Parts: sequence; C-alpha cells; structure tokens
Amino acid sequence: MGTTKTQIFTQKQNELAQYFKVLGHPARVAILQYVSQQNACICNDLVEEIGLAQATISQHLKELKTIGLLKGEVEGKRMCYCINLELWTTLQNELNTFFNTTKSNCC
Amino acid sequence: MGTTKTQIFTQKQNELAQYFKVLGHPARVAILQYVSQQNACICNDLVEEIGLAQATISQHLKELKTIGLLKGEVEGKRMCYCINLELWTTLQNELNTFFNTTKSNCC
DNA sequence: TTTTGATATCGTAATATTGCAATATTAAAA
DNA sequence: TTTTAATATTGCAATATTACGATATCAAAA
Repeated sequence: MGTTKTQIFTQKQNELAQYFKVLGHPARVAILQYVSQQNACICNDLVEEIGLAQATISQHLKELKTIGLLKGEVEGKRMCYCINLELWTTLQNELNTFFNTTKSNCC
Repeated sequence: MGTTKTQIFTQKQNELAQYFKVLGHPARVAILQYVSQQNACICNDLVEEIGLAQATISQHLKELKTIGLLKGEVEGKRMCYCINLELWTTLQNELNTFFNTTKSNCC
C-alpha cells in the first residue's frame, strides 16, 4: 500500500507519468524557467531567486538532473545548470503525441 | 514542513505544476488513454481494464474530474466519463507555450 | 596550508499520496 | 418494495514527497 503499482502499466505510461511528475512541482517549473532566462549559465542564484533553502533547491535540481532535463557542469567551485535541449525537445514531442492520440470525441 | 510552498510562486507556475502533477500518475495516464479509445462513452470497465481496486479507480477519476480534464455524466446507474476536449486542447497549448518559452541556448 | 564560498548529502519532521476493504448511496430491475 | 449493480465515500495503513538545519565536500583564494 502507498506505493504506485507500476507493474500493471506499460513502460510508456510509467515513463510519461514520471516526466509529468517531475514537472509537477512549482519550484521545478520555476527553476527551469529561470535557468532558461539566463543566456549565460547561472548557478545557485536560484536560492535567492526562488526563496527556498539551499538544501531544498539542491534537491529539486538533483531530480531534474536525474531525469535528464537539466545537465550540470562543474565550473570551479560553482555548478552550471542548463536545460538539456535534446531531451527537452524530445519530451515536448512525446507530450504532443500523447495529447493528440488521447482525444476522445464522444459526449 | 512537508507542504509545497505555493505562496512563493506565481499563479501560473502553480497552475502549470498542478496539471503536470495530476498527469503524473500512470493510472491517470492510462485512464485518459482508455477513455479516449472508446468512442462510445464507457464507464467503470476501468476497474477490470486497469487492475486497481474500484475505490482506487474512483479516486483517480475524481482527481481528473476535479481539475476538469474529465467530465462525468450520469447515465442511469452508470457514470459516463469523457475527456473535456476544450480544456484538453487549451492545456496542450499551454504546455507547448511552456516548452517553447523555456528553451535555454547556453552550454 | 588555512580559509572561504558554493554545492551536496544526511537526518528528520511535517504532510501528501496511493491503495484498499468496508460501507454508503442511488437508480434500475425484479 | 426488495434486490441488485454501479459508483462514491470513509477510514486507515504504507509509503513518498517536501522542506530545512546541520554537516560534509571540494576547489579556488588568501
């Protein structure tokens, strides 16, 4: 109990839900938006910018990095996070496919 | 602690995250897909189709209905759930806007 | 080499989510 | 009216998520 029963769904369904889930937190939405607004690579100004504790931001960044939406490069003692444009574009296409193929016309 | 700090984000960010979150469960992805495959209105065959308990399916349906992605019509002692095409299309556009405006070109 | 600054990780508390059995509810059928 | 079938709701247990303080790590600066 309490755990999502992933075994009973297709890999595709689980994968799709996983991406949606990672995007399903306003801090992570905000992080992605902020990172994309800086056209130079910007690091943990996010802590000031967003207003969550450093540990919390770091955790959200990790989730985004783990699923591949962000890539992080070490730059001296700073980290440089950027959107992984390849996956970003791929994901956008996948989501559009999902939306287009999930359009009922009944009712 | 433990609660998402919605106050520190914009309404748009919260709203977007909310939709992502609802879509972030494979059962709800599966429900939307199944409902859309039936071009007649189909009810709780979902319980058999998906393989979760009736109470659980009902709960997921409620979430999808609450956020507006599904609309339910009573049909005798059955319920008829359908995708709310208007919101579906609007949401698809919003997500595309999010993806298009969140494309960094650094790194 | 010591200090400093940026980030990651650990541990923990508070809260949310998932799932189900049991129990309502309610409309048609008998 | 009683039964039956479909769905909703309640209550609860298991687990996951969110957030943060306290530390650890680690590279550059002093």
